[in-house]
This record gives sequence, C-alpha cells and structure tokens, in this order.
Amino acid sequence: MSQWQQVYQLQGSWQEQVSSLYNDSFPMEIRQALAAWIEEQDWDVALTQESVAATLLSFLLAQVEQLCSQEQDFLQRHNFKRILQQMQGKFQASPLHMVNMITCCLREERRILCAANMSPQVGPSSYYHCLLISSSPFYLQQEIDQVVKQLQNMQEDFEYRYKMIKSRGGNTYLIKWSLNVYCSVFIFLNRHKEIMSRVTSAVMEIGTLMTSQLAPELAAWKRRQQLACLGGPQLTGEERLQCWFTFTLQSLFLLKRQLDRLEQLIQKVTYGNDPIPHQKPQLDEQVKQLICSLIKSSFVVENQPCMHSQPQKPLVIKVGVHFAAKLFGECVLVPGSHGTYLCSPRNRRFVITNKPKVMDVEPVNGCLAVDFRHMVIRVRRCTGSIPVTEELHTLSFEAQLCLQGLSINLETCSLPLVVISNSCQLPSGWASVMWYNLLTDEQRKLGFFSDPPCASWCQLSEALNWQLNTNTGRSLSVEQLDMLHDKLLGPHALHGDCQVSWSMFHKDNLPGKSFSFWEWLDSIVELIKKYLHAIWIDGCIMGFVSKDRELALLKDKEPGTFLLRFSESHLGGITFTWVEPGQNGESKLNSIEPFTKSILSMRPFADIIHDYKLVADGAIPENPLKFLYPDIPRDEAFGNHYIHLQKKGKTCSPLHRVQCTFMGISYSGVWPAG
Amino acid sequence: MSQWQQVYQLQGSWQEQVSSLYNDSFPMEIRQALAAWIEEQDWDVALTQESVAATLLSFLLAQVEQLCSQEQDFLQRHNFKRILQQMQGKFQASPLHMVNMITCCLREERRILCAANMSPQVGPSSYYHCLLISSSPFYLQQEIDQVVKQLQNMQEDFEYRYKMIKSRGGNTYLIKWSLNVYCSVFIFLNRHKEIMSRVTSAVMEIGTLMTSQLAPELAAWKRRQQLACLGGPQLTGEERLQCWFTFTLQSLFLLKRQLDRLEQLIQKVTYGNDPIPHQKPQLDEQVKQLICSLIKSSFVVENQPCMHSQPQKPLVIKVGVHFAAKLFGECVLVPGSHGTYLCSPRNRRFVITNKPKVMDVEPVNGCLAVDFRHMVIRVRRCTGSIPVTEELHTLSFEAQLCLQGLSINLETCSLPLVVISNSCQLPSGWASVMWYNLLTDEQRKLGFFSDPPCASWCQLSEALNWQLNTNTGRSLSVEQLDMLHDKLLGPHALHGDCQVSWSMFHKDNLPGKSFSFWEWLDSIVELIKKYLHAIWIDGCIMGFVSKDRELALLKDKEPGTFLLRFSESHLGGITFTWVEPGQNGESKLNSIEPFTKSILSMRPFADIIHDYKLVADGAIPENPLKFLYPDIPRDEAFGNHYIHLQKKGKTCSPLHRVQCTFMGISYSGVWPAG
DNA sequence: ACAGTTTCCCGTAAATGC
DNA sequence: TGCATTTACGGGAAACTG
Repeated sequence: MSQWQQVYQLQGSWQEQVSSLYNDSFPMEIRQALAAWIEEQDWDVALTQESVAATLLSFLLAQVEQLCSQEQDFLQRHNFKRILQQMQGKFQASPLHMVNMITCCLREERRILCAANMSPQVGPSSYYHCLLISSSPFYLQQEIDQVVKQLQNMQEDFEYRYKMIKSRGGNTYLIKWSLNVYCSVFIFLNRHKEIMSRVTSAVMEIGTLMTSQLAPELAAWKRRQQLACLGGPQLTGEERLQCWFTFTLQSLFLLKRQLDRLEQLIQKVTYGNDPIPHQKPQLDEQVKQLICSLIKSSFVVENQPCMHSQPQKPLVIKVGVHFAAKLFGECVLVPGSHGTYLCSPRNRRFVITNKPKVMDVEPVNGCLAVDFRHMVIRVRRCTGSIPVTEELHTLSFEAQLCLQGLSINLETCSLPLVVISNSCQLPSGWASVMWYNLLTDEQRKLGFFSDPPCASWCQLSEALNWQLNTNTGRSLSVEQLDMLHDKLLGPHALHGDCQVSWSMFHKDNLPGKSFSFWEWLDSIVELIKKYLHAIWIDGCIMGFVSKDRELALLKDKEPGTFLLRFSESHLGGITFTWVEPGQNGESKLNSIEPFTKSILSMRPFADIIHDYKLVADGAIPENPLKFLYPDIPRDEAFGNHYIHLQKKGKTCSPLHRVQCTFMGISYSGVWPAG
Repeated sequence: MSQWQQVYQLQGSWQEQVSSLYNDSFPMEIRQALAAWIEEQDWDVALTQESVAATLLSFLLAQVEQLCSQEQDFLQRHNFKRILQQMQGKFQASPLHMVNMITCCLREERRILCAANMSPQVGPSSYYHCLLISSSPFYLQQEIDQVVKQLQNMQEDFEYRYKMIKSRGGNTYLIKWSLNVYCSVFIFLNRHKEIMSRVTSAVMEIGTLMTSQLAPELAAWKRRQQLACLGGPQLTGEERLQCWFTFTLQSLFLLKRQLDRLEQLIQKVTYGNDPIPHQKPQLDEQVKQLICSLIKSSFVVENQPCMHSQPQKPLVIKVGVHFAAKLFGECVLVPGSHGTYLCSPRNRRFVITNKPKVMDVEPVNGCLAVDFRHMVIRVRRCTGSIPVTEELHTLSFEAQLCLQGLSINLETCSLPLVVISNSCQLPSGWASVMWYNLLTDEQRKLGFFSDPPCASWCQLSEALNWQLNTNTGRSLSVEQLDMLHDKLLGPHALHGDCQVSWSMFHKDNLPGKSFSFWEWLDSIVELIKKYLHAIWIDGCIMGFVSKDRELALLKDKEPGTFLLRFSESHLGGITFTWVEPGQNGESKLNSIEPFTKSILSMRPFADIIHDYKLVADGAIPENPLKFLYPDIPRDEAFGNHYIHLQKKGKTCSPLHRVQCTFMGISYSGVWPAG
C-alpha cells in the first residue's frame, strides 16, 4: 500500500493533521493525483543538487499539464489550471523550494502515519525468539538430559554385571560382555566432547546475539527515548526489549544449570582427557560474565528526570522544585532471587534530598523498578565558566543486586540534564536539552556544549514541529515552517537543507532584537498554550507570517480582511493586520501594537477581536476587522470562542450599576486631547 | 499656648494633616473662631451624656450665631451664616454626632502635635537624676571616704603613741593620752552605726526608686512600643530609660564597692557590737539582688520580630520567610566587664533556623545589643483547636552574663506573635496583633483570644487611622471615619463611644458578605498602597462613603459630577459614581462595576478615568466624568497623574502600526449585537 | 559597573488534613 | 464532606557575585 493510500485511510485528528500540511502552495490535489510518481522520486538527492530539482520540477509541471488536458470535469480542469499557474509562478525560479516543501510533506506524513499506527505491541518478537530457540540452550537441554539418562542406565548395567562376575567367576562370555561395556563407555565418554563443544558454541552464540542483536536494539530504544523526550514519536518497544532480555537471561541461567549438571556427571565418571573438567571453569566464568553484563545493561532510566510541573520539558530541573525519575530493569529476574535492593540517586555537584529507595517488582511485567518521586535538588554552588544552562549534569543511580550467588553492582545514568535556579531560565535550559538530544545519540557527553554541532534544517524543523505539536496540539503548515526557516536562516538562504548552528538557534540574539530565535518561538508556544489554545487549534491563527508575505496575501483583498500574526518584535505577542480603505480607492494595511499576556489574561483574544474599535475623529467607532483571511466572516471564525458578558446592568435603588468592558480602541486620526 | 495656637504654627506636611481633619461638617472657621471655648469644654463627659451634648451644641450654635451678627466683613458673615445653617441641619437631631466629631478632631490634633514636636531627647532626665543624686550613694561616697581617712589617721596616731609608751614607760600624761585615744576610737566606732544606717537606707531608697520610678517608666515604654508597632506615635524615651538604668546600675555598683571598703575597714578595727560585720552580709545580698533584677529587666526586645518585607506589620511571621528582631540592654555595663555573651532565640513549637549570636556593644550608646537578622521559622506541625491566626506565640531570647563575679541568666520575650504559612493569612494575623496590642498592656498573654475584650470606637478609630497613615501616608477625615463607624456598628448606632467586639472587627463576616470588616478595609489599604497612592495623597478619593451619603452629596449636583468610592461588595475595589442627565430633566446616578487590581495594574486609575467612555446607541462615545465632587474639573484634579501614551503610530513601509489603548467602555443602551 | 545568576517572596492554585 | 490550613511553584524584583 502506498504511503498516500495509508495516509488517505487515516481517521479523525490524524486526518486533520495531514490536511494542515497541504494548502495553496502544494495542493493536496497534486499529492493525490501524482501520488505514485511523487513517492517514487528521490527527493533527498534533489535537495542537494539543484539540477535534479529543476528536472523534477519540470517533470511535475508537465504531468500537471497533462492532468489538465485529460481532465473531463470542467471544475476540476479549471482547478488544475489554476494550480499549474500558481506552481509555475512560485517554483519556476526556485525548484529547491518545491523540493523542500515536498520533502517536508512526505516526512510529516510518515510521522503522522507512524504515530497513528502505533498499536501496542504484545508478546515477544518472534524473530529474536527464534534466534534464541534455534541456536542453543533449549535444544541443549534435551541433549544433556539424554546423556544423563544414558549414564544412569549404564551405571545400573555396570553394577549388575559387576555383581554377576563376582558371584559366578570369570568366563569368555564375561570377557566379551565386559568388552561390550567398555565399548559403550568409550562411545559415551566420547559424547562429553561433543556436549562440551555444543555448550561452548551455545555460550558463544548467546554472546554474539547480545552484541549483534540486543545491544543495538537497546541503543535504538535509547535513541527513540531521546527523541520521545523532545516530543517526538511516542516511545515504543519496551515490551520487546523486555522479552529479549528475559529470554536471554533465562537461557544463560539454563546454561549455568546445565553446566552444574555436567559437574555432577563427572563426579561419577570421568577419564584422562575428559573435556568437561578441563573446559568447564572457563565456561562457568563466561556465563557469569554474560549474566552480569546482561543485567547491568538491562537497568535503564525509563522515565528521565522531569519536574512534575513541566511534563513536556524533561531533563530541566529547577533547584528546590520536585522532580521524578523512574528506573527500570528490562528483564524479569529468576523467581525467588528477589531480595531487598536499595537504589540511591547521586550527583557529585548537587545535594539531592531523597533517601535510597527499595526496588520493587512491577506487578504488570515482573521487572524490578524504582520510581523516584519527590526528588529535590538543593544547590551547592560551583560556578563553571560556561553558562549554567549549557552545563550538563547526570543523575546516576546505584544499586547492588545479589542473584544466584552473583553480586552485581548496578549503575545507570540519566541523560544529561540542566539545572536551573529560576523559571526564567527554563526556555534556555530546554533549548540545550533539545539540541543535545536531537544531535547526538551519546547518552553521556557532558562536554557537548564546548563544541555543539549544527542541526540540519530538516532535523530542526521536525523537532520544532514536535514542540508545537506536544505543547499546542497542532503542528505547523509548510508555510509556517517556511517562515521559521527564513527567520532563522535569512530570507535569501537556499531552500536546500541548510545547517543551523547552536548560536543561530539560541546563543545569539536575532538581528536587532534582544532575544534569540528559540526564546522568541518558545514565548509564542507559551502564549498559545495559555491564552490562544482554542483559536489556534481551530486554525484561526496564521501566526507565523513574515510582514512581506502578509503584505502579499492581503494586498488585493477586500477592505476589512484581516489575519493574525505573532509579533516578531516582542516576546510572546500577537497582533492583527487588516486592510483599511485608503484615499483614492487604494487600500492600505494597518496593524496593531502586539497584545501580550498582560492583556490576554484579562480577556479572551476572540473577544478582543470582536470588540476592537477604530475611532475616526467625530465618527462612530467601528470594528475594522470583518473577514478573517481569506474571506471568513469574523463572527463565523471566532463566534464559538466569544465569552459573552452579562448583558444587563442591575439597577439597585436610585443608583444604576453600569457594566464596564475594557476594549481595545485605536484612533485613526490624531490622538484626542481629552 | 492653646492647642489651636500650637496647631496653627505647624509647618508643611503637619499642616496638611491638620487641614485634612476639617471640612464642611466641622469647618475650620469654627475651630478657629471658638478655639478657646472648644478646648475648655469637657467633651468626654458629653460623649456619654446626651443631655450635656445637647447643651454644648446649643451653646456652640448660639456662639456661631453671635459670630454672624458681629462679623463686619460681608463674605465672612455669609460664610458663617451658611455654616450655621449646615450645622443646624446636621447636628440638631444628633448632638452626639457633633460631640464625637469634635472629640476626634481634638484628639487628632494632639496626635499630630505630638508627632511634630518629637524632637530627639538627649541627656538624662534631670528629674530621675536628681532623685538618685540626692538620695544616696553619691553623698555616701564622700562620707565613707571621710571615715576611712579618719581611721587611717587614728591608726597612725595610735601606733605612734604605742611606740612612745613602750619607749618611755608609763606616766599620768600617758594615761590621759591613752584615754584620749580610746575616747576618739569610741566616737569613731560610733560612726560605724551611722554609716551602716546610711548604707541601709541608700539600698532601700534605690530599691524603692526602681519600683516606683524605673519599673513604671519601663512599663510605659513597653506600652508605647506596643502602640508604635501598630503605627501609633513613634517610639521615644529609650535614651531616658537608658540613662536611668545606667545611673541606677552605677549607683548599685558604687554601693557594692563601698560595702567592700567597709569590709576592709573592719579587718583592721572592730568591736563587740560593731554593726558592720553584723549587717553587711544582708546588705551585700540585697545589693546583689537589686543588680540582678535591674540588669534582667534592662534587657528588652528593642525591635519586635518583623519580616523584612512587611515593615508595617511586625509580629506576623510567615513560615520560611526571613525576619529580624533586635535585643537591647537598656544600661551601659561597667567597663571591663564585657565578655563574649551568646544569645539564642527559642520557641518550643517551631524550629528557628538561627544560631546563637554574640551580643555586641553598640558604639553609639555603649549598651549590649544583639541584632538577629535572617531568622526563619520552619514549621513543626501542632494544630491547636483555635484558628492559626489567633494562636499567639512568643519568641524568647536567652543569654548568660558574668558581671563582677555575678552570673546572671537573662531571658526576655517578644510580644505575642502570629505564625502564618501563606501570605493570604497576613491580614488575619495582623488583625490579631492589632487587637492584642491595642487592648492589653500585658506583654505575654497567649490566651488573649480565648476571650478577647472589646475596643471602644475611639480607640479603634485611632488605630485604624494609624494604619491608614503608616500605609498610605494620609489619614482619614472625620466623614470617612464616620462611614467606617457606621459600617462596623450599623448606621443607627449611637455616635457615642460604642464598643466593638473582636467578632465584629474581624471574626464575623460583614452582613451579606464573605469577608470581615478588617479584611475589607485591609484590601482597600493595599489597593491604595499599590495602585492609588498618588491620587489618594492628593485627596482625590473620597473613598469611604456610604451609598446613601453619596446619593445625598450628588443629588443636586451638575450632571457630570462624579466621585470615587471604594467598593463595599468586592474586596479591594474602587468605583466611580456620576450624575447622568436623565429623562425629563431629572438627573440620575450611575456607578460602574468596581475596578480591582487586575485592571488597575494595567493602567493608572487616572488614565482610566480620563479615557472612560459611555456609548449610547449610534452616538459618539463620550466621557461622562466631568467634575470631581464638588466641582473640580476632571483634568484639573487628575491631570498630574495622567501617563500620556505615545501619541503617534509609527509608519513602517506599507504597514501602518496603530496604537491600541484599552479603555473602559459602557453601553448606556442595550448591549450591542456586534 | 555590570551581566549572568541566584535568592527572595507574593499570590494563585492545588493538595492536604481534620 | 467541607473548611481551614499548608504546600507548591511561577514569575517579578532585588540581591548577589564574580
């Protein structure tokens, strides 16, 4: 099933997410009509080679043209024609722009598909299961059982014959019989060699499996965890990991027990070059090592440290504020081996107010786990030369486990975290955490910010969209992402896959501003979250539009058409721009001083829009906002969000109580004297 | 000099304070013209006997009438006539009302005079000084010096004669001579009796002085401290107290030394009934007791525990917030006796994070003192059955002093304090502290609120005025206090000196409201402090006016006349009421929904008044607020307080940036549809 | 003097206890 | 269950500190 077919079958909010990807610039009609062709092309190559991009563009346009000519339905044909003209106008000069847009759309589709299809996975991965079963200890078990049984039979046999010889005295029959016995003993003892080689290879195979299958799977899970921390795809695969770990551990313990039985075996019968006593100590040691390393690596930080009040921003911890973290052992330990194990969080540079905690068995999956709630960092001053929000720390957790006579020291670390002292540092801290986890899969590189790598715009824009998605519940359209692209990289940057440096992202201020790109974006995310949620979700806020584009969009629109745009000059501000009829028939654009939280916290923005009045000298005030771009009547767009105030003042005795509303008012003429 | 003459000579802000006392109800002209008569009457008696009040009123009116007839100047005569009419109209029915008003004015004048005249007192009080000097140890010293010298002479004399006798052998001359010596010895020894009686009486006298003079002086100072805590007259008299204590201590130490010299005396010569060895131990003990008790009582809490952030509200301590207290020894200790003395704050029910602190000598006055800054209470839970804000605690301070061989355990206590856990409890806590310190001079009556006494309205209104004064910088006029009186006691209460119970003040809610009287008043004080300070100081806010009175005041005023009134229905609200021209020439009163801090924090109230607009359907909005009562043009009253916004929008490229003001708007007709 | 950083603490909201 | 009280912590401002 092609990607588009899958996308097409999505339901509800997934469908909405997809539809928000497509608009005039890259209409869904094209995606639909040319689905197969689009999915076949190698857009990534085109991103880096403009000539390829140009070729693809001309192919695309040619196909659209063909669609035009073949289309029977008049309306459809008309649409295709318009689309063709628009695309020619827009992309002819910059094919890369188109490539970039298509790439983004495809990627977003995949992301949405992925999120939508994420059904809870149950049961062990049959693949790994098969690997383990086929290779080693499960078959070995039968084999060893057989050997032991044979040995028991022979021993009984031998004892019987020995008695017989003793009672009857020697004869040729007896000699032949004895020879027979020796013979089968020889054959049997020969099997020692065979079994040892089987055990040896089983140990080796499990070792290999751990290195080649388990370790990468764990690493991949950890990487997915990093991205999930950033609001990326929800973390999956714990169950699989847990099964693999558990099976592996069970296999290793099986081997260990089989080695012990072989030990019993050679207590009874052995011979000069018997490989069992010779090779067994080494195998014992190997198995022990494998068990230790397996259990050690199975202990992971399941929930990274995170303040209760900032579930979307893990790994930024404010001094004196409660945070939680959860440790988890990814394998079910052998029953009966549970003692009381204490786990303690540690960090050399901070005092953490939390006592060691007992690890408990999770009833659901039988794994050991510790849930540290209510940890608090109390600062111990130690100023480094780097900014606090780039100073990375790890919280390590230590425990000691005793298992089947093995004493294992567990130690595991959280991902690097940032410690802040005031909530105003939270955006900076979170910027660091994002940058780190987006750009490295190392789990503990505390010097990361001594030379932070660049992000590609593709990576970064994806991460920014995650931020928008998790925090506001709606992701950005291609146009909106484009605006961010231009803001970060300048309007003239190639629309290929540019590199964004840490400085550009958060360390340097935007040109002419006193805040960085991320500070600006974060302030908007917070504004949406707190004051604009409903109308943002509804798509009433275009928001991320450059002034130039705004001008282009509104230029030829009816007077009274308006759109909402986030302020680029103030942190956390939103403004509206409307078309105002000007002199001699020419209309002009007005925009208003941005509204910030101090005003939005008093009245819902929809009401402010509804009540806004423009006053011309001596005229009756009028609301200039009539149609939300492109042409939705204001009250149709915002009607659902008005909070209607009590309409009547109450009259009490001779005193009439009058309602008072605070409305945004502008004077179109000179500011009035009184 | 009569009180009015003194008042008349006050300068600057003192004068303003006085002038705020007088207005139409009790015009200053009357106070001036009848100053002597007013000050001669016993208004306190009149307060309790309505008949006396009525007599005084008729006297007063008669005198005003006389003034009228005698006055030559036309304008003055006119004024007196108007005043007479007004007073007749107002007081004829309730003479007590007038008495109450005059009492208040006189009291307030005295308070202001007192505050204004408070020049720093220097040097010891000569009165106490004289008492001490005349009575005892200073004269005694000379006397004892004399005795010792006499003794030395005699001893020399005796030794000389003894030698002579030895060398020459006995004769009559010698016998006569010896007799002579015995004689003078007898005379001298007789002086032992005399000196001991002098010393005894000196000790007694100092003891009496301490009881009759020092102790009451200290108690009075402590009482003044209590009232100063409430914002009452600034605390004075430390210097005097300090001198008295120091002189007394020095006298006691002098006595002690003199007793020691007498000890030396009797080492050399004594006789059978010598009173010195007989009475001295007892005197020693008495002096020691007096010294101890003096030093103990000299240690006082100079600055009562107070949070740094609430300097106007001592004795309310929030858990986890820093507070300070200062201890002070009111006497200069004998030089050379200073060791290192540690002082520790203690409370059984709370943990106070503060280590013992060394007491230092204040360089200014030479007294021992400890300044505890940065104490913090960390709660130790112990819920009592009474409300937390009525639970009184004391902070005690302990130290051990070693002085001239005496070891003295010092312990002193703060006034009762209230411990709160959230700043929303501060008004309640402060209400308790006010009530306590206003109504008892006991320093440590932790069960006070098990049966809290009533306050007289006189006391209470004075304390309320202190609150207004210290917190807002302006005290209340008689009318404003009257409104509070009516609010607290009901409009029909006698205007004599009513009793106000704790319940009425803060424990019970106001009728039909969800808050108590004090909560309401405190919310207004805070509102003034934060948002209305300037216009309050300027007297633009009438504020405390009942709706009835408001109606009466505005009834016959021009349309557009308005006044500002604090909301009685909301906590911390202010509203305006204006005269609106109604149908058929009859004007009606409109008032607006109260403004609270959420709006006042956005724009200064003066600007809100300036911008307020009333919109009638299809008409140009107009500001109905034209004259501040009685007839001050709006911009004249508030002009100084407008914050003029930037007047011009800046034009950038084709986008015109428009300023937006949030104005209070009311619709006089039906609420508009869109 | 100054900026980055921390401390302080009000005031709201939620949790807790009785 | 409901009220009294405490806890939590964001956010503004002041204090600190190299």
